[in-house]
Amino acid sequence: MSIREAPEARQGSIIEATMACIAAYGYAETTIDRICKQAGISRGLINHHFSTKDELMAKTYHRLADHLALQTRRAVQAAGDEPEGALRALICASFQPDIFEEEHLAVWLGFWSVVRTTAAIAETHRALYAGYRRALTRAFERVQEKRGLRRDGALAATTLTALIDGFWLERALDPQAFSAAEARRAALMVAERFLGQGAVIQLDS
Amino acid sequence: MSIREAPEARQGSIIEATMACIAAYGYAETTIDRICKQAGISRGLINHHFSTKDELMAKTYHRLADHLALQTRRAVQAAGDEPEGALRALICASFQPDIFEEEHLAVWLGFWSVVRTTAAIAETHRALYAGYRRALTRAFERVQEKRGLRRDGALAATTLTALIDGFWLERALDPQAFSAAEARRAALMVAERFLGQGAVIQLDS
DNA sequence: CACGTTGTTGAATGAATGTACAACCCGTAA
DNA sequence: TTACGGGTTGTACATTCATTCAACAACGTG
Repeated sequence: MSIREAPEARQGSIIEATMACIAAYGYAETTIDRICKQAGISRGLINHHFSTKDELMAKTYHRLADHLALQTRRAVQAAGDEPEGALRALICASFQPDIFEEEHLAVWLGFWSVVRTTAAIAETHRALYAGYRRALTRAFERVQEKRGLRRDGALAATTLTALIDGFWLERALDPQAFSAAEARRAALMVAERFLGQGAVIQLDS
Repeated sequence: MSIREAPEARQGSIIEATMACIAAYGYAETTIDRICKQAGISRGLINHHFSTKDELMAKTYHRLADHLALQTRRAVQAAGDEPEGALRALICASFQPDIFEEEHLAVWLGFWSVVRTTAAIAETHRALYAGYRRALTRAFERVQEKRGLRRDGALAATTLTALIDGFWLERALDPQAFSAAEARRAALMVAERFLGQGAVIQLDS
């Protein structure tokens, strides 16, 4: 028998075990049994903390989304007020070591595969992406405004969102195809494309 | 009882039904029963044509990949010998109406979610992507060579592959976020970025 | 027409999965 | 020390799923 733990701690470790299973087996083959074995607990305990498997999955995805949103917000705050720095931070956050990592991205892939069919996950996903796209649009437009360029942040934000998710997807499917540094560099190059001709964002570091 | 059909025709309709189910329910919730109902046949028939569900899934993905490869090859051949036209065709093929369509892309998403865990699908996937990346790299380098630019087709190909898959993913998850024309335009803009400063690829049409 | 081949059916089978439940154990407060 | 709340366990149950199989029907061949 595993040692008694506080509910939040236990729920946290169950959620982590769920992510590990999705990364290892994919969403379709993630079962209650496997999650329990991964977490080192009995089958009954999981239904004591989560009334149903769907609820566990929804909360797991929610935590995943919260973690990304928090890390991104932190990176932007650390970058300061300058428009270029904010935009750069918003993009580079998606390529941080603890984010742009194979196992972690495999979890994202697993949840993407059920966004279309699971209402609770779809809602979390919609909220996350709407927030990111809004922030990215504003970041682009702040830079464009500062430089006297025509404002078209929407297409730029759509394109960068797609590119980042595309790199995430490719890395989950084939981790050796490219490095995090290459992907980040390419993303910044693409961002430049929407900000006129000159070298716009600091690429180094 | 459904009318007797030739094996190839029946197998084809079963594969189509499988795709329809993956698009509608996702990979995880695609069952033999649902496929049979979708195809209008009995449960036993499916195991007469495909010895196992995994085999059916593998052949379905194979057909999906073949269709894309064929459509892409056709588009490139129709474009002629000019380097710019070939590159443009190679990119735009992914945004053709019968390819860049929500239901179709939902099927891709379903299979992506099991590439990591299903050997047969992983192999088909690897072969398809290796071929596309090679063709894209060569197409970029042909244009770069023609213009006396430094050849760095690899990063360009990686980036465009990610961008295209990213647009596919986003469209499967949120079909109303952008149009096919916007995505194609953005992809061509990004391609330009790897081909020097001027307007390089014809954007119109 | 007769017969073998094969596409087709529907029920049966066994394994796997999610959930419910009764019992157990530990910490804590009275 | 006792009683209680709640974290923890393992089994049991009902359901769902993939696969098997015996029987049937349609088509082609002699």
